[in-house]
Formats: sequence, C-alpha cells, structure tokens
Amino acid sequence: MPENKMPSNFIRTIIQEDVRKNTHQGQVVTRFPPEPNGYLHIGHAKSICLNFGLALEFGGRCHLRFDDTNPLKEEDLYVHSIQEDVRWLGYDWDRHLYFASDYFERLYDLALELIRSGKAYVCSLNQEETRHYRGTLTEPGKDSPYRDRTVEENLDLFQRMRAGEFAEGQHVLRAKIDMAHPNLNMRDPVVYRIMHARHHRTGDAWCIYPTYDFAHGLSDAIEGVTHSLCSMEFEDHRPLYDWFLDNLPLPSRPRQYEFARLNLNYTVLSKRRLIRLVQEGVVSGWDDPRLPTISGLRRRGVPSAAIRRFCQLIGVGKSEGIVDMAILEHAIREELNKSAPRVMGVLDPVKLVIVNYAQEKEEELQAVNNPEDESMGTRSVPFCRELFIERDDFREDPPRKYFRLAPGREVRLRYAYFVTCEDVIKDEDGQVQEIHCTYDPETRGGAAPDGRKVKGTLHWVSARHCLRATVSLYDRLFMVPDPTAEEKKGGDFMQHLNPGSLTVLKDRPVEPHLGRAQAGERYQLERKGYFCVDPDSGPQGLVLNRTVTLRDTWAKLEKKHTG
RNA sequence: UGGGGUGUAGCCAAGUGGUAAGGCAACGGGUUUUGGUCCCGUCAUUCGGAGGUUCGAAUCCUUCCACCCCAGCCA
Repeated sequence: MPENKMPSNFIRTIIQEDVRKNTHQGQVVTRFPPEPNGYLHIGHAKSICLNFGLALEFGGRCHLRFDDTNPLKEEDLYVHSIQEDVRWLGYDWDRHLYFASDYFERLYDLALELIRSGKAYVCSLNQEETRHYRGTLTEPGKDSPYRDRTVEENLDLFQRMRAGEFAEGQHVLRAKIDMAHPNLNMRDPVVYRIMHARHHRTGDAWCIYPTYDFAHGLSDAIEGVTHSLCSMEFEDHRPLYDWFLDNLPLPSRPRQYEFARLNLNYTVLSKRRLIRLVQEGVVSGWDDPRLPTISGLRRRGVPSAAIRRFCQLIGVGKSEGIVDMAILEHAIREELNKSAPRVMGVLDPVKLVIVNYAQEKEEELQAVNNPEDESMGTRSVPFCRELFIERDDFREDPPRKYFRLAPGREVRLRYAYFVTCEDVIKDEDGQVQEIHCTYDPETRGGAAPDGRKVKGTLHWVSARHCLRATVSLYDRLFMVPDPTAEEKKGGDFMQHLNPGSLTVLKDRPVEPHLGRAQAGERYQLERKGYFCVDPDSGPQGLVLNRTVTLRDTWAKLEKKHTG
C-alpha cells in the first residue's frame, strides 16, 4: 500500500478541521470520478493520489466512480483500463466501485421530485434558441417561454421523454433557478437531455441521460461522499452543486472543493489531444512509452512508487502552474536508484585486449547488485582476455579532467583489474579498432594491494560471453514545447511535435546473466541510465528501453570546457 | 467593460499578524570500485505593484496590474 502521505495542503487542512469538529460524523469519504472516455494520464494520478491518499491518511475510504452520463463518448474499454491503472498505482477501492449509470433510476426519481416541487421544467426551445435566451457574460438571460408550464404538464412531458416519444433535442429538462444570475451555470441549467444512444452499461434502457451537474453531486450524496474534490474549472459549478443538494431529499451532504490540475512542461496532457495522437497514429497506442499516460509510463518502466512520489513532491494548490519535467525525472531516479539492480553493458563498443592475459583463461568475478542495498546481493561476471568497453571511455588525446582510459594511463575495470593502455590499433580511417592493455594480476577485484589509486573506473563486458541486446533510447516522453501556446497562435499542436528522438541500437553487448531477465524488470545500466526490459521482448531477444537518464556530470563538464 | 479564481526564487510549494519551511533546478566542496548515489554549503532583506492600518504585514484594508476559467443538450 502506498507509503506516501499527501503533503500539507489546504484540502488536508480542511479535512483535519472537519475531523476535529466532527463534521460528517468524523467520516472521510472521497471519490475518484473519471469519465470512461480515455486512458488515465499523470494528471489523473495527481487526483488519484490526492483522493486515495487522503482517505488512507484519515482512515476513511475512497470510491472509484465512473461518471458515465454521456453514452456518446464512453466505452467499456476505458472502464477496464482505468481500473487497471488505478490498481497499478497502488490504490484499492475495495467494494466501492460505482457507476453514475447505476443511479439512473434514482436520479430520474429525483428529477421527478424536482418537477413536483416546481423547481424544474421541460423546455422545448431548440439548442440555438436556448443559447440565445441564456444571455451573455455581460447581459442577463431571458426566461424560456416554457418556464411556467404546470407541474402536471412537466411531469407528463418528462415521463414521455423517458418513454422515447420525442426526438433528440425536442425537449430538455431544466432546473428553474434564475435566468439573470451572474453565474451562467445558474441560468436554468439543463439536467436531462434526450439521447437515443446505446449506453455501454445500460444499453437501450434509457433515452434520456442526466448531465454532469445533476448527476455528480447527487451521486456523491447517494454514496455518502464527504469531500468531493475536483479541478478548478468546476468552481463555477459549486453553487449549482449546492443548489441540487439543498433542493432535494438526500441521505448526506457532501462538500465540493477545487484544486489546480497538473500541467507538465513539454507534455500533452489533455484528453482531447491525446485522443488525436492515438487516433491519427502518431503513437502506437495509449500505452506508447512516449506518452504521459499511466500505461505509457508503466511500459516505459516508471515504477508506480515514483509517480506517487512525484505527486507528493508537487503538492496541491489552487494556482495553475506548469510543473517542471525535471521533478518527475527526479522522482523516477530516486525510486529506481533504490530498487534497480546495476548491470554493465556497452552501447557503443570498442574492443579492449589484455595482452598479458592468457588466451584461454576465464574467470568469474563478483559484482555488487546494488550499492544502495546490500540485501540485493552479488552476481558473478565472466572475464577473459578480450572485452568490450565504451568507445567514449577511451581518448587518444584526453581533454582536461578526463579520467578514463588514454594511452599510457591506468584505470580500473570495475570489479576486475587495473589495466594500462599500451597500444592503440586503428584502421585506415583513423578509427580506433582495438585498445591493447596490460593488466596487473595483483589488483583482482579492483583494488590495489599497494594502495595506489586510479581516477577512472570503466565498465566492461566479456566479448566471449556477452549477450547481445537491443537497446532503445527514448530521450524524452514529452512532445510539444507548449501545445496551448501553439494553438493560441492559431497553429495545430500536431505541427510542432517533437519527433521524440527514439534511437534503437541493436546487438549491444551486455552481461550474460541478463538473459534471464524478466519482462518489465528495471536495471541501471551503469553510467547510462535506467532501463526497463521491454514487455514484448522474448524470442526475438532482450530489449531494453530507457526509462530515464542518470545525472551526467561529465557531460556538463565537457560542455562547460568546450564552451 | 458580468461572475468566479490565482499571483511567494528559474519551477513546484509551506506560511493566514511576530520578522520568509521544504523540494526540483543551478552553483561550490567532500566521500565514492558508477563522472551515479550520498553528504556539506550557497541560492527571496522580501512575498504581482502602489498606498494605508499596526510596535510589528506575505498575512488586515484600499487601489491598481497580470494571468486563468465560464455563454455544451461535454465532463
């Protein structure tokens, strides 16, 4: 179960006060209410961590409720993926799985109740007329000519709406509030509309469907939700949320609070845009590792604990800001550093020959699996005369402060021996073909009995024993500098997609024991980043996908020195 | 020029009358068999601006400014 508590934030403070004052009998019941019209992304994770995290912290419960009131947009596929993702994030709704559609009968009865008390009426204006009557931001609206229909007439019409006697758009049911209200949401909002559409759960049982405003608060009240947390754009809807609760007989009285949704720089986080990326085939699917969807992050190798940690780090407030991607990457590194076994591998190999090491000799050397965690044990790594090292780990003409291998220089092969570069074999283009070294047998394991130090430690793989892996380097999972800004300039964000620098390297030498790696396991390829064993790898060989890079001080130094 | 919000460092964010937490990033140093990790240090005389109240203001008042949301029978 998630170990991360939500950090101090205003909602937490409100709940603490409510518990102290025994509001809601001291109960804390929250809910995560997605509409099943797409996959969950990291923005939803913020809401999930908030809602489930708070419930956990205060010994309450959190419901998973699908807000499925619009059959045109919703699909079963999404209700499954959402459940899978919430579970993967580490949260459990126990028996509290609900659907707004489960309440359709009850909501209908409540609508009848509203009509009976003279607080709702059937309006027969068409959509355009309705818009016209609503007024504008600065001008009040006008009463609908149908506003004064009698209770009997309204009851009759509404029942006939349900019975399917009318075409879509012919009538709607509206709450009778105030057409001159400065808040447009209060100008007689629509609560039921006719939709002759098949619903993913109720099928053809209904042809009228409640709107969000009507269904949401009532569902909260039916379920006994105490704290209904939603994003800022619903702040204007709160008076309406309260109006329904005040005007209908309900078993409980929830309160709505709003918080700012997540914005991540360079990242597409709107469902509208994500759907386009998927439908237009820009990505391979909702779980494409370049996407910020929960399933994409999972496939990329991001641990759910890192996402929870990220949500804890960013906090919860009411101001809309843009969170730096670096925080997510930090959270991922922090988690993976603790949990990922280290392994040696070479992305750009060059051969290193130890000339004074016998041709047929082989050794098994002991390597530590994780210096952060002794309990992860050790493994043995085969060693022989010919090895691969990273091409970049050798410089014929080393720059200042470069402390890896160079002619005449001694370095350590990690867990193996000290070696000294004696010779370089190049081809006719001047490309280094082989590096010839001598080793010091006294330094077995990587330590010198005479106490002498070397500045560099190199990673290596035995040429004779190594396994060949395909390594994919996704440098970034984000795609557009600022989609909203692009669209404001009148452009299409699709025109500004970062191609996503995916580099695929085949046949890269890695330690042989990786042959037993399981799909989904994460490793730190030392000095190269954290990698996840591709879920699809198997018969076609080992595939490692980069999850996130390591902090690279050398790259920074090099950049600084070369300007 | 209707209504509702937000404004604390490059980014996120605590703080709600007693003298600006923390994290990310950045920079400097130490440890290190990963140029990783870890550790230490530096980084807001000031809280969107201007006035005012107060012994004392990021917090209260006035006013101005900037940005976001709302005119779906979407959620």
